[in-house]
Amino acid sequence: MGRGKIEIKRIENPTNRQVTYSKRKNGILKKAMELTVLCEAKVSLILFSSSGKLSEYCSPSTTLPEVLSKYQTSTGKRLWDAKHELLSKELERIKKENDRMQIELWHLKGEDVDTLNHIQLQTIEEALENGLTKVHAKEMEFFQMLKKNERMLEEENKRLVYILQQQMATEDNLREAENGYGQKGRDCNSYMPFAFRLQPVQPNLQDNK
Amino acid sequence: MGRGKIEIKRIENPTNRQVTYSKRKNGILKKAMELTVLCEAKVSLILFSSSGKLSEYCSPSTTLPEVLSKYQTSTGKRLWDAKHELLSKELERIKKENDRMQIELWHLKGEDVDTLNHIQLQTIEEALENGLTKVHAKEMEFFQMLKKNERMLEEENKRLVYILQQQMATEDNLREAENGYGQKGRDCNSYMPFAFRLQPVQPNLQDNK
DNA sequence: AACTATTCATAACA
DNA sequence: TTGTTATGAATAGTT
Repeated sequence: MGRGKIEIKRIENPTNRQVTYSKRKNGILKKAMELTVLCEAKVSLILFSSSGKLSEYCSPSTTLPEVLSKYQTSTGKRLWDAKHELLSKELERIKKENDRMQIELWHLKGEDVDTLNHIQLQTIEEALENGLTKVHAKEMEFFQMLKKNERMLEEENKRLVYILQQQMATEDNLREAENGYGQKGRDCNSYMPFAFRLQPVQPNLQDNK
Repeated sequence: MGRGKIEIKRIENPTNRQVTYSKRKNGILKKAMELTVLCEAKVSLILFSSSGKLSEYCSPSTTLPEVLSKYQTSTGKRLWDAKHELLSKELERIKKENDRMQIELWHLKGEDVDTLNHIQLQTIEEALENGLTKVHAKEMEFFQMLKKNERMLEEENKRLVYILQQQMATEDNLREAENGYGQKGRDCNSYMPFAFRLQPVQPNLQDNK
């Protein structure tokens, strides 16, 4: 179809080849479109020129992913499933792990225990008692820490009160020496609130809410 | 190109449409092949007839996955990554769920409790005690079932012993009547092992290992 | 599925 | 590239 018949083999002249590609590309794209319209076909056509330039046609009634999906189901061939399958397997594995843990959690919470036999029940009981022991130990630790903190605060208080008393005594002595008159025996309790305002230095107890 | 010009619009006559599809399908496949050979192009052509039948052509110098891969890099479009991404998201979600449960399990087992504050510890303690209560209740159920079973067996035993004694008495009486001589007062304990060999009918206790 | 009158696509050329 | 055109190919209607 042209000024002369041509053999279907690689066109050696690059310019000529490029021209022929351009023309025939338009031709095949048009044919694809016509087939789509005339026959209600779904067509996906992807072209790469020898220089790597992309051209494509896809029937407007569909999309490339849809065509590929149908292609896979029709042929049974795998297109992109290598990665996909890996992910699927991983998902499956983790779902099973999830179910296992969910059941274990239920059992530890005493739910859904009707399906268990007495040996399984005992295992769970042991786990619970073990957990309880450890939690109690931790709580005891907390308790002792609080006690220790309290003792430290009490001692700090005593020390502060002592320092205050010393300071007040010195002050009184000074005033007495200056003007021979002072408020001797002033109540040191007026200073106490300040002493109590000191915060316990234990951020862990408040912050980790 | 035919006996008359046709408008490029859907062919209403289904038979005609099918025939045209068949003819033009061959045409476009040939064109695809020629383009490949003449111009060193890479071509992927996928066709679905209106009845869903698949035809395809792919340049022998490449494969469909390769073409699709090049297509993706050329266009930046996602082909199968939509599904891929969905799977990834799902995987992510379930992994998080997994981690959450893993930590909860650890805590219930009294492991990794150092990071917890006293409020969290108390929550776990309550859960453990609650679980223990429920497990104990279930164990009590088991225990009572065993007791009940034991009682039933004992009663069955008594009944069997009674029946045995009755039978032996009858036998003795018969022999006495037959030959005026018999082993009166024979020890019925020689029959006991047989009575005890009866199995308790409680499959649940043994089977659910 | 084959035929064939036509239209269409395009190879060579500009 | 794009346009022109002579020619071979594709195919619509028909058998």
